[in-house]
Amino acid sequence: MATGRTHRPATRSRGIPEATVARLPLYLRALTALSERSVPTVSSEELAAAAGVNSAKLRKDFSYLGSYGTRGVGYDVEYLVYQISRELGLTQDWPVVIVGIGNLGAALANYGGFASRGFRVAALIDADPAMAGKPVAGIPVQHTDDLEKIIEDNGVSIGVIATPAGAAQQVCDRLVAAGVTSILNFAPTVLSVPDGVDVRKVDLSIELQILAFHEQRKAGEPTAAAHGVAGAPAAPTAPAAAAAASAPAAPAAAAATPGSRKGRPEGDVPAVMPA
Amino acid sequence: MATGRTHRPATRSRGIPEATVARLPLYLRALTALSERSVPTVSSEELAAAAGVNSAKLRKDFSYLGSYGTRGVGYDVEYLVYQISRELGLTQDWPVVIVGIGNLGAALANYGGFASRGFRVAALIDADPAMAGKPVAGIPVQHTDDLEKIIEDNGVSIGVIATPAGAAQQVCDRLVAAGVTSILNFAPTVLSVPDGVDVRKVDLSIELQILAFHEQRKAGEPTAAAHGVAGAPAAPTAPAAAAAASAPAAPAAAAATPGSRKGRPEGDVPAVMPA
DNA sequence: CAATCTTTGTGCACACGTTCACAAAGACAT
DNA sequence: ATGTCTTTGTGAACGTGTGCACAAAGATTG
Repeated sequence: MATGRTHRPATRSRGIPEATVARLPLYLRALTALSERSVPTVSSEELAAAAGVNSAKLRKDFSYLGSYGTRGVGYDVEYLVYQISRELGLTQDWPVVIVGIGNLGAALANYGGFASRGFRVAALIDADPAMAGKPVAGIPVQHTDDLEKIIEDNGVSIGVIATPAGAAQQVCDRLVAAGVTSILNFAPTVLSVPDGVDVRKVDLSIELQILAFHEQRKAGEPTAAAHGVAGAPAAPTAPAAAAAASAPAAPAAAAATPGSRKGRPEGDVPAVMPA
Repeated sequence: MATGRTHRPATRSRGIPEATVARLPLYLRALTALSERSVPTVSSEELAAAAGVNSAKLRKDFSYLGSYGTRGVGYDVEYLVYQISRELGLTQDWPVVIVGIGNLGAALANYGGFASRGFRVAALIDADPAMAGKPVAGIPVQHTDDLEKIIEDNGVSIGVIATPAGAAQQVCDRLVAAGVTSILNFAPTVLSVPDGVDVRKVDLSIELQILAFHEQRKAGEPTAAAHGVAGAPAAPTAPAAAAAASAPAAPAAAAATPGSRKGRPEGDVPAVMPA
């Protein structure tokens, strides 16, 4: 089962650490801003502040690219912009297809930062025949039937999936079969891909849940209240006991809003049931 | 400079590792799917496959929550759904505001996975007076002027920023001042926040650039061609030399599309200039 | 040309995350 | 009840990422 390629074979040759690669775009953005203000050089300290990272980390990151700085001075902005762009492969043109032109897909198609910096929306694809031909962000939507042809004709190697979760795996399979080797997945599903295909996922729901975790922790710490078995149901130690009641837990009321910082009229919350 | 809280003070008490927290939503999703199919129990192996992770990792992750499994059998699905939900704070109701109702903001407001599982869109906020009152996803858009009042009245502690980059920091400051302590940022900027405020960022452009890096690497490895100083300009070792030409490098043509796997008519690519 | 000052590049130690591999727990059959 | 079989929970080894602290490089000044 080749699910998502977990283990990377330790980036070969002059491998740049994954964590560094993930930060390069951040540096590049900060550098581009400096470049536009015609700032000639920048120190690791300044650039690090602009990118929101530690300066030692930044210097180490750059050291993987080579020694592009000048001691006592800093880094040449323009030169560094070029080096990072080259390292990230942004001096090439990357045609991208977006599959699934719903609200999100349309938003992505319109997103400016998308088109800049080497990426070009080569095609918009949707399964709805009614969408076909309708222009979104100035680009006519094409039907899924032509997916393979579109990929090949445009030499697309990066695909963006913005379909509902149910369709994602199928779309993914077709993209991969047609030659796409990098996928940016916005659908809330785990995609299975063969070796050699990269998948990155963007999941709003997951991000929110992570925030909620920390938020709960923050709220629980000061008062040290919500620990232990907060009045909840479910047998203390025996998990199998849950089989008794088919509706196990969650209820106990999708209770009070946590951040009751400022006095808030109680009961005005529609209490949305989770799932 | 409190930029993004880099060092966490080592998650206190019975701290759950950050990496584990980030995976819990993934497990929860897989478990919910099983629950809907009325599957009573699941083994770490099966669940790991569904979530796209290593089974040992999953077991270790669960071990931080306590011992909820039964050896020789596996985990009780319903019970685990509840435990994870509780740990993530999803048994509470989290009102969320979305600021910036452009294409992306509207897409987020309409996003289904957003509303489910404890999160509730409490308000949509935009700076454009023309938007005020106009309903998006059934919720009337309110003006930025009322931001503080909206936050307080609804007890909002989680804010989503979907504004243009230029407005993001300002909006962030106001959200934080009004009491928001968790921010999900879609604007391509580094946000500065005081201690105690969590920021998570979702950046399409960065994700694409990371994919491009790997894509380039894939393309460069087989032929072992594009290494070294690929015909580029710029002085070999002296960075300062770049000061000579104000337009340093990038040119050399925003050249040929990389994935020329299948023979593709050359020159049909509009050659988008990066910056 | 020597002294001083700034800032890079990196060795080292430590923290965090991942994976292996296996003992122990429990289910289940006989 | 005893033995076998499955699957968890975790100790330990390893790999990756982070941050300190400092030597060495080069600019700059007198």
